[in-house]
Amino acid sequence: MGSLIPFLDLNLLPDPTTTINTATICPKIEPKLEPYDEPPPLQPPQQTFFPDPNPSFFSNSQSTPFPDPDPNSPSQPPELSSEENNVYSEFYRISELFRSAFAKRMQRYGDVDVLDPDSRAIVPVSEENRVSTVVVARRRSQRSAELVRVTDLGIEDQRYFRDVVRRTRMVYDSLRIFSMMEDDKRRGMGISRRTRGDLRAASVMRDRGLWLNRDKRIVGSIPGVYIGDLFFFRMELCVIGLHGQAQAGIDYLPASQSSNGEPIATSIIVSGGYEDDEDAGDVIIYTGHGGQDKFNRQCFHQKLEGGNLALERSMHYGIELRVIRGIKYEGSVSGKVYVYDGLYKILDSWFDVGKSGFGVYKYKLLRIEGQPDMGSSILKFAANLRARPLTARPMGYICLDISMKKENVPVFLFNDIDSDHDPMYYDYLTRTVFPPFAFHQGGNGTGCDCVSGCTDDCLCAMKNGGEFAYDQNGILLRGKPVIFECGTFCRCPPSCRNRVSQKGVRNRLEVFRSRETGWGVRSLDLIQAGAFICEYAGVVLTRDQAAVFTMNGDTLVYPNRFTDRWAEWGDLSQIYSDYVRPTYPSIPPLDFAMDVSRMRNVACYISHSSSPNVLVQFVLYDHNNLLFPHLMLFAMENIPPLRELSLDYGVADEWTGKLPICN
DNA sequence: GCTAACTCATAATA
DNA sequence: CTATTATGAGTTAG
Repeated sequence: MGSLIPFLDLNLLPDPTTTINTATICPKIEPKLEPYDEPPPLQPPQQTFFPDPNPSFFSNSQSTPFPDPDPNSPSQPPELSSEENNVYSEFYRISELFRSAFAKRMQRYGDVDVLDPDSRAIVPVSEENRVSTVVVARRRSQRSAELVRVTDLGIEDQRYFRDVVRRTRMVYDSLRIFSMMEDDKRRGMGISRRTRGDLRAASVMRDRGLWLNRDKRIVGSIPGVYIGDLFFFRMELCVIGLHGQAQAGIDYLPASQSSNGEPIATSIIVSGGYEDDEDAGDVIIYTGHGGQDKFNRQCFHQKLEGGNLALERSMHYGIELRVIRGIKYEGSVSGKVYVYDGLYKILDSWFDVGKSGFGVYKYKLLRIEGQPDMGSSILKFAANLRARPLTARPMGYICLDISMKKENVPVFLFNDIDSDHDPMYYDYLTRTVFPPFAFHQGGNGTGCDCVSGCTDDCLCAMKNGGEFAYDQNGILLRGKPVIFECGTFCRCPPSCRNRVSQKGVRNRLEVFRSRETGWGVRSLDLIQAGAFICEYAGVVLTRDQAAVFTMNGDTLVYPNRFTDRWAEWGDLSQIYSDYVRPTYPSIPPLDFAMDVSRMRNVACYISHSSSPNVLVQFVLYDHNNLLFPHLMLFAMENIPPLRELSLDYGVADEWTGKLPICN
């Protein structure tokens, strides 16, 4: 069971500038009995911002706008330009600001009866607490001022939160895509501009209280969000609670809501919008916000307020910060991808003159050690790997295409653990082999006549219940019991949007040796949520044939054992109370097995997980026999390059190898 | 490359 | 003290 550590009071946090003992942290004060004349035990930080020239705060570079006083003529203040004068007066203003914040803190101090040192202890999360952390019932509720840190999540908790996050993101994506498709439909009827699906989806979800992590402000990592997770829209970060600011790069608990009157930063986005940022991965020189005009030019001095002050305070207290990077990415819907890169600490901050000659606040951030590799560096590494696999990883590649050019893209085989080459010794099968009689049953020959491309009311749309299963980009909109793609019996061109899975693998996949799972599969490309990955291919056996094979100890896969994860995809029951999961086109229980003992494809090496990132969707295209659908695999979330793919094979939690395969 | 249209959270004001 | 308004922080899609 995980824990929420309340940041009950920032006053309880170690102050790096004072000696810490319980007495100073938690003085017992009875304000009504004793006049409050003694100086409060907490001192203002030695490291004040200004105007004291503190070397750690003011850059020691020569570019500081504050020329050192000339030692030879100490009585002569240096000549200041009007610009420098402005900076000075700004500093005095901020100085006042901090002084008043500090005074407020001292005032509050008098109100505190007894600060219980035990209140810093780990508080177990009750079921009630856990739900309230994630699911916010109140509509349009404001963000909470309660600062907490979530620690010690057990496996069960992690899985729970992961599922909540994935479900939320799935709803977000569904709403976004449906919203855009609605606009496209209306576009023919005079509406020219599309409303922004990313904003619409967020707004609908906010109205229904589906935004996560609003009733607590989480410092540190967000439950259910892993390092390396990818997002295509800024609003999605808000919906998850990873970063609560629609536009600003610094998210923070404002001073007005903080327990000690000082603001605390919780997350930042490094998206390259500031010319003075220097991003070296583990170390970032981050520029505060402000000072820019509409065209992103620095044109006046930044102020030490809002997020900038919060970063400084976070540094002072040594509080960690979530870092999200916004990276240009071809092939993303928005041309950009946001990567969660983990937690950083702020080591230093100073005022500097930026490239355009205006004052900027700078913060030196260092990534906390012991975290998984950064998502952004994995993205870079994967790009190298795609371009020159043997240069990027000289050791470990056994085969550069186990499909022997049968797939559209090569399927790599990688093993840097032992000498096992097993996957090379199977014939590669790109598609499932059905028995000939499967093609002669089940209403063959029904296809559409859409020579110039399928329309929303064509026969094949009707076969799917009046709608196509994919959007224009080939993204699965909603899981169904079975999908009829256009196929052999249709007159539509190969470019028809209802032909997605039959076109085969588009991502460069890699079978790799893993200590945990034996063999596993990962992609060198980012796989967008809802995208087709590959077929689960094998040689189909009827029940009788399978019985014989089982006796021979051969390896069989039973398609009916896969969990109905398709039903989760596009499930909008949280939005519409009358939502029902699709039951059409219906499909009878599957009564066949697949032999993968001699011929198989890459899917066979995908590992099991009860919290998977890949789902099975049944699809028909080369025959209409409902008894023998193809098993097509689609991404259930944005899968970062090099992250292992996993399927819910539908057997109990414990790890027993490739689960649906029985010997 | 440019521009319209939009967002949230917080501070300030009524 | 609460409700409203103002401000400022960038992204997305055409």
